[in-house]
Amino acid sequence: MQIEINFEKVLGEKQKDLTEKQKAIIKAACLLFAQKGYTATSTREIAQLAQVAEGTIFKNYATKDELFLAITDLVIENIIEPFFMTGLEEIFAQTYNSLEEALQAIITNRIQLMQSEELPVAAIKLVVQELPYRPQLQSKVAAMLEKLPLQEILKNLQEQGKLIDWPLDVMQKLIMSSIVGFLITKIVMLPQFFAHELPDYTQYWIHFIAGGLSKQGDGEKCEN
Amino acid sequence: MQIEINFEKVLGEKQKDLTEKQKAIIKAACLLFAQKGYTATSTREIAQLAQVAEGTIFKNYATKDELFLAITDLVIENIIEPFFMTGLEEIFAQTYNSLEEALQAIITNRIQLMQSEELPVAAIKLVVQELPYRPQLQSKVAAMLEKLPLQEILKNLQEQGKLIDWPLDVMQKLIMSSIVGFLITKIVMLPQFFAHELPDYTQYWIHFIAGGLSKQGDGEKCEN
DNA sequence: CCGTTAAGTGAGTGATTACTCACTTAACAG
DNA sequence: CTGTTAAGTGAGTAATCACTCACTTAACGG
Repeated sequence: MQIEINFEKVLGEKQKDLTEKQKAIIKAACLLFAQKGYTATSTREIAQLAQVAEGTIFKNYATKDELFLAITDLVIENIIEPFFMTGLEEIFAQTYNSLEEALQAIITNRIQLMQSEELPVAAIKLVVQELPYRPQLQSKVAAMLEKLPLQEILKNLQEQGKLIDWPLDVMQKLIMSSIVGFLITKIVMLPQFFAHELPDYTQYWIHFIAGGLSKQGDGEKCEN
Repeated sequence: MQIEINFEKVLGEKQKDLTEKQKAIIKAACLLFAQKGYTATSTREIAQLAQVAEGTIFKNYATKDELFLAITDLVIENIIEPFFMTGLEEIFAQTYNSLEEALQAIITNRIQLMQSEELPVAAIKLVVQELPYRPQLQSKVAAMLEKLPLQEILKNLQEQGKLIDWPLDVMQKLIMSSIVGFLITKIVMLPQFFAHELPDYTQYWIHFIAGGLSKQGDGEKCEN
């Protein structure tokens, strides 16, 4: 799992407001936080990698924590949220014949994004790795996932009778936790568990999420 | 997500070979590693919580890293592996009519385990949180997941025509990554995302994994 | 040419870090 | 009573940590 960064994307609109040294600090901090984690990277290391004096970091960020939080805000806003959101309206505008067709459109789009150098994997790593220790960060990410307009697509399919008759929020959580769990496991936790991954492995995965494995997956309701 | 520990289970068979102080060190280290992460917890803190001199730690472990690795070995062997393995033979011995029935048996069993105080959540957290920084730990966990005899159950079901005709290793990986991803997200990453979880939410989840959401999930093969 | 302001510098500071070592204590065999 | 061994101690150490501050540099308006 190589560490590469597409920084224009991480910085977003702030790109113009920052000096070259400020951008270098953010870039270096991103790389090191992703590689070694927050506590294990020192401000001295960041300064060295960015070719900047250590004091320069603290001219803009009062503490190391403030620097980290500034970076996570950038990553969530410019990387993670767009990753889930882009193209969702276009997909919503269309009418799909099945959940599988809809997910096919959504997920293959994202797989391509991941395989291209567009998506800064390090940026995602950096955020995910710190999630366990930062409830506020957890809330931010959870809120982002909950506001995705997936429910509207599901409702649409449900009204057409193409979808099982479960509560919309339950289905959204099932799908999102499945996708997020898969991504976290693959990118951050156990990359080599998916090392010998076929190109069409994702096809299996989409079908797995959309249609399940069971041959008699005939959509009977869930008894409880 | 409260932190509780069932220590007889973590220590396993080594319980007898260790003095009270040695056990206290492992217990304190577990709690602090889980709460704050490896780098953020100092040996001084561990000694204080264990009510032990700092030097006592280094009588048994040459370095802080050695202590951590000893603990992860204990957790993987005595907690994580049993979590996936226990009762799997009994389940394998029976013949299930569907994947859903098999998963129902396996997963409800584990949910009960999690809800009881039997499963030391902190022990799992401690390992998962360090996974991103330790490739060797990743390999250990991945190897453990791959050697699970899930494929035999799947083969059994496939021969009965109850299961879609995909490669066994692909299905094992799909199921395992789904379960592991779900657990990691729920326990370590985004606990509040699943905060208002119904008791029967797991029923939806089992059906989701086994049968999918699609009403026409009729088991057509995956084209690629 | 001067005055102001913002960006950047790097030696320095006190606190904290993982780890050491000379030492005490206690149990037990001969 | 003596000698040996293992368990445990805690003051001490060099290194590293996040952060500070007096300072330089450069750009720009009047």
